[in-house]
Amino acid sequence: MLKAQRHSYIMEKLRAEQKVVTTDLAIDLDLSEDTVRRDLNELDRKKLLKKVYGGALLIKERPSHTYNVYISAEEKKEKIVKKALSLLHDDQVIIMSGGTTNLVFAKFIPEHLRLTIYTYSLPIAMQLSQYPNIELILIGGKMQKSAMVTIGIDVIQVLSKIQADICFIGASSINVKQGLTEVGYEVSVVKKAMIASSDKVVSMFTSNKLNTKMPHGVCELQELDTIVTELDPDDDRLEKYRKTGIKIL
Amino acid sequence: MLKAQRHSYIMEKLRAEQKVVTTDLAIDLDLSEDTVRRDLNELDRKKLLKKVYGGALLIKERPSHTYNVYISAEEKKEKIVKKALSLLHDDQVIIMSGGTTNLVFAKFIPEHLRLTIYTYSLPIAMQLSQYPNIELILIGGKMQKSAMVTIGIDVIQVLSKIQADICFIGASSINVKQGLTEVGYEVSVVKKAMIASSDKVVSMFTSNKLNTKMPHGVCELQELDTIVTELDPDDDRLEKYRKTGIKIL
DNA sequence: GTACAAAATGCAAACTCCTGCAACTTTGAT
DNA sequence: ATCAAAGTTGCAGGAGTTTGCATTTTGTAC
Repeated sequence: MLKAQRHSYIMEKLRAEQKVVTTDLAIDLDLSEDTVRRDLNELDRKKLLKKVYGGALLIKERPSHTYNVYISAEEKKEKIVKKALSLLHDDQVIIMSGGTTNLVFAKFIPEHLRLTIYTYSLPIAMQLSQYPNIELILIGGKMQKSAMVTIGIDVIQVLSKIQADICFIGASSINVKQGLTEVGYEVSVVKKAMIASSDKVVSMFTSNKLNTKMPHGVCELQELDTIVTELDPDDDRLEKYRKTGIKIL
Repeated sequence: MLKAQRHSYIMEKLRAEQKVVTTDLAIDLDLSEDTVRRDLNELDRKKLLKKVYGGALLIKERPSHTYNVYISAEEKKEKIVKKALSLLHDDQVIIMSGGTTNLVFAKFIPEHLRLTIYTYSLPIAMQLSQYPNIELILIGGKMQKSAMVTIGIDVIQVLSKIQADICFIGASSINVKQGLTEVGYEVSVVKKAMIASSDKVVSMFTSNKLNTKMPHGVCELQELDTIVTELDPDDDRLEKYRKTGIKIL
């Protein structure tokens, strides 16, 4: 049995029983007590448990500050973003809108890529902060608290001064006639500015957004270079979109 | 056998058995252990499995969408911020710097207060997004990833245009002679701008920051209106500071 | 304190891993 | 067809890791 497996076994037993005893573990795992002790010390050093005389105890969750973002239909979104990764390469300047699809995208960006990314979404900025090779610029402004994005004139102003290679834009709704449309007026304005500042426009969304409509227009379908959904590019549901000549991943 | 085939074989076996052992794979595939190791390292780099000593494990945890901020000495900081809450009242315009003390402060702001808050710290903005009565403006700029704050000229520019009633400023170091000092030059500049834009300046910090010094000056002690620590205001350790006439909570 | 279990330390044997290298294969260009 | 460049593989040797045992130290209970 691999050491890493033993560690999982120990942690699992610990979570189930709140404590583990060195001698019991030695029997369970058919190992010398010395090795078990070494394992426990190692886990203790990683602060995954608390070593005590005779065994180890479960560590109480740190009262640290955590932020959760709920992502619906995550598997579909993973499928989408994996396709979109092919659009990335070193030294691009990128603008990313908010939305959970873009958040999942941020998580899947390969660590080695050297990118400059502008975003006005807090969760995406949090995520991208973990990448050492990404130059990250957060666009400030008045917070729209529900969506965790900044909006308003400040955002537009910053966006108008950027010249990006590519922008990744979430979609509330899309259809062949009206193109991209948004629920909120202010978000629609910001997205227009994104598009104006980017050489290439990519929109990623799940197929349930297809053929729906919202009050505020963002752009015609023709203004998008590429759309990415979880569907196969040859799927019947995309036929109308294929006819417009737009690239589909 | 082609490398790609081996990789599928490894992944298949891994999915079936949760783990693979280097030596077994070498026999299975009739290859040297070195090559198997190279394969495993390659798959590890692609994040398809987790290489461990002796073999490799299945990756199961999907990337999480929770963001943690570890707060040290949280009880002390709670004590500090509870004292500082008395400085708040409806309709104030506030600037908050980054730092975990300010983050704890954000957590303890009473929900009913009607405030306008400017901040350039992501975790604080995340926290404050949960308050319906707070008008929140996030100041954008280049991200300093380690501290989760924005810095640079953009931040200074926005700050210079604000006229705030009060600012809450974290402290890396403070002493009677040099006043507030900072590790990073850029953060020190931002804090200067905060102070210039605020009628009243409050600094909150734990007592271990007292009588320490960092390379970059922020302001003289006299420019602060109030300091807040977890100590009793009459504590001996604050005597030198009391003599300067600064208000101590 | 004493007795005894548990833990830490030092050590050797076995095992695993990495690096550089040479032999070999594949790819693509001429 | 020929050749160079790039990629792949196995091997040798050295470095690093893991494990159980013997020995010493520490902790707990009485």
